[in-house]
Amino acid sequence: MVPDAIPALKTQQPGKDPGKDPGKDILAELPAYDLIELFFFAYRDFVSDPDRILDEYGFGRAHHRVLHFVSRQPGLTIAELLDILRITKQSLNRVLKELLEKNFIESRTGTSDRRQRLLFATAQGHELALKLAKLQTRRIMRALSEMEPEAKELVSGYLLRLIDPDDTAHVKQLVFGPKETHKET
Amino acid sequence: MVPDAIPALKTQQPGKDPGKDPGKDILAELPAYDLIELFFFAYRDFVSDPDRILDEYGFGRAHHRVLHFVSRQPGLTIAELLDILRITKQSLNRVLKELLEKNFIESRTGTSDRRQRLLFATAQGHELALKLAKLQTRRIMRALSEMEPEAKELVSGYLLRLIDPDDTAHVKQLVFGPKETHKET
DNA sequence: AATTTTATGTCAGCCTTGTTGACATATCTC
DNA sequence: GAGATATGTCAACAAGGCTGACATAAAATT
Repeated sequence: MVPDAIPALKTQQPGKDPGKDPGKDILAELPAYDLIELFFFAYRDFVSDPDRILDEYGFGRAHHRVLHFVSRQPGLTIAELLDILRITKQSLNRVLKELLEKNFIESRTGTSDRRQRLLFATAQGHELALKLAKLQTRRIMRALSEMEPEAKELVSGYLLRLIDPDDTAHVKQLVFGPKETHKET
Repeated sequence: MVPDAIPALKTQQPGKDPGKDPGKDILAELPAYDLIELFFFAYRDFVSDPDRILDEYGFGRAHHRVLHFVSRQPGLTIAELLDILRITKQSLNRVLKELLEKNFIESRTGTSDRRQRLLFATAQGHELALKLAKLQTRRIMRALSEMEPEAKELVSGYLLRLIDPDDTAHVKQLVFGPKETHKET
């Protein structure tokens, strides 16, 4: 039913490429359709899990992201959160305000710098964050359980390398903790 | 600066869990924070690449997804596209209409079933789709190049297993082609 | 042949979550 | 004290989801 075409090739080298250099160069340029599409489908399903639960609380995905990182990093500041999420403070403020009002997050004035707001998840906030994390963990574990033990290290190494090089150090610190240097396989 | 807390544990077993069963059960329930967060960061950067180019054409990510799958699967029907993207026909129609008007996609009446619309990328459409796919491929290849040769197979196996089990067969067919059965590592 | 189902299109309105720009306040730094 | 910084807030807008209702052509069923 669905034609099994490879339009990329048809469009790319439809007569002859004036650049020449066949072989490995062409391979390097051949789109990795499989990984591109699998990434799309996997992410689609991965983020869909929490949606139903979030709905019950009147929250959306934006709330989830904020709650997750605050729960994981108690004392996170607004600036750090903005840097992680890469959204504007106005966007953040909208969802953050709701999380504060509904008592899932609380904000305390910074001690060393009283301009800062330090964000903490409340008991209720931690509970919801954990519930959602567990849901996603179940999916991850299902996938990993069918694979070699080294799979986890390999996958996390891959995902880390997919990130913008300027950001890997920052992400590494956020994900694995500030202390460890962490070496990859 | 950032506390290295593990709120999950604090919140989960803060006194004693009446459920009991310590040991491996707790391990199974421990959230895979690293993979959850790396997935978020990696996807964030992965989809950001095409954004600048899409901007030049007045398109967004929604257009990208539609164009990508139509380009990959010439003759795709509306129904199949809706099933892939998991959005409503109204949402699809909005972006599809623009892709048709700007001549990146064309629609032909189905031959066997004249109710259907078969979608095809135009030359211009293929060109843009390929440009975007190459951009994402570059990122993927950069990551893979630093890893073992088996990494690609392992990663695609992982992503495939992350997908809803009911969908894996369908996705496999879409991604790897209808003929092959494809066995994983 | 008449009826029902299916594939698609379209109008109208709403929600979430992103954006920009402007401006206010408290606090820190120099 | 002046300027920079961290945050908050108002207003308006855009993209891209959603629901519900209704229309049409073609296929399928009875």
